Amino acid sequence: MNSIDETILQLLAADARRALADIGAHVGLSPSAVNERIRRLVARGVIRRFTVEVDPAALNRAILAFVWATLAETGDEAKLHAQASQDPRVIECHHVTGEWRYLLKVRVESLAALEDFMTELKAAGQVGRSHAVVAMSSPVADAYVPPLG
Amino acid sequence: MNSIDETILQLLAADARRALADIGAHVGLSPSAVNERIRRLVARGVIRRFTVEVDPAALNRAILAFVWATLAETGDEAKLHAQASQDPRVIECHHVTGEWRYLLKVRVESLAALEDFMTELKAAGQVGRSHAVVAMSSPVADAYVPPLG
DNA sequence: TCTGAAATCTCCCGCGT
DNA sequence: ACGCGGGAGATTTCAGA
Repeated sequence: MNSIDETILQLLAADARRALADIGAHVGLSPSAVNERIRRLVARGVIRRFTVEVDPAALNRAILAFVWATLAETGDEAKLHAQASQDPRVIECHHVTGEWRYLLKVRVESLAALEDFMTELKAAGQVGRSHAVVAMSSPVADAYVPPLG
Repeated sequence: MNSIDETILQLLAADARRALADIGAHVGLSPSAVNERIRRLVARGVIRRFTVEVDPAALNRAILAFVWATLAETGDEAKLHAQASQDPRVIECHHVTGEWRYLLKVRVESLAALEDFMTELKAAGQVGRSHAVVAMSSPVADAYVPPLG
């Protein structure tokens, strides 16, 4: 894991379809050497997957919201985790420090859909109190590049 | 933007290196037709980019935190945006509704580094009050697939 | 959107450092 | 361990319809 690997990661993060020869020209290696490094990065789990970044608006997910939640008195953490991971509206679910136990990042079509989500969340019985914060704009949407710093 | 495109997006999101012929077999199209659809998805901005998902721990970014902040009395929104977008520790920055004006998603090496970040954030002068919440675990780390629902 | 050919790329192997 | 070069095989990409 040296600076060559970091440069390769940056180049792939910016455009994962770059040719090995092209990457090699940037880092001073042959295509096969670059290929071997990428293979090892995948094998070690440094690269989790090759993927595409999709515009949420194109998928009818224009509304981004963060939902704070506490576990209900009778709530089951495992059930909440299962519920969150199966709900396509839940992009992230974190168990956090502080007054609120959980923070969920959700993407929905509209504010009405957010209301439905909140209602369903409570109805499922694992969550106690909850509270949604809506993102109006996102100056930094997703800093994808792993910078050298 | 029909169900074929959605299937293509799902397949690419799960593995962006899948061969066009392989995708074609799933959606009932020839490789060149799949290629043409992907090209259009990119041209329309539905696919923002082809990228890799990197393990934060491998990059010395084991700590994930959410930082809530208000704008300082004398704070400048544009300056805060610029600061956030240039700081490699800031993964996301959202302008949100509610008591707190901003929500930042931050990745740092350690809790000490988080403390440094908070100090620097305030020292820059754009932020008034701020408050960090640390993620202890993430039952749903990143739901990458755009599901049909 | 398909077929088919051409250009390009990836991937694997042996060899050298 | 790491990298290089060659070549086979697969893949993308372009034409024409």
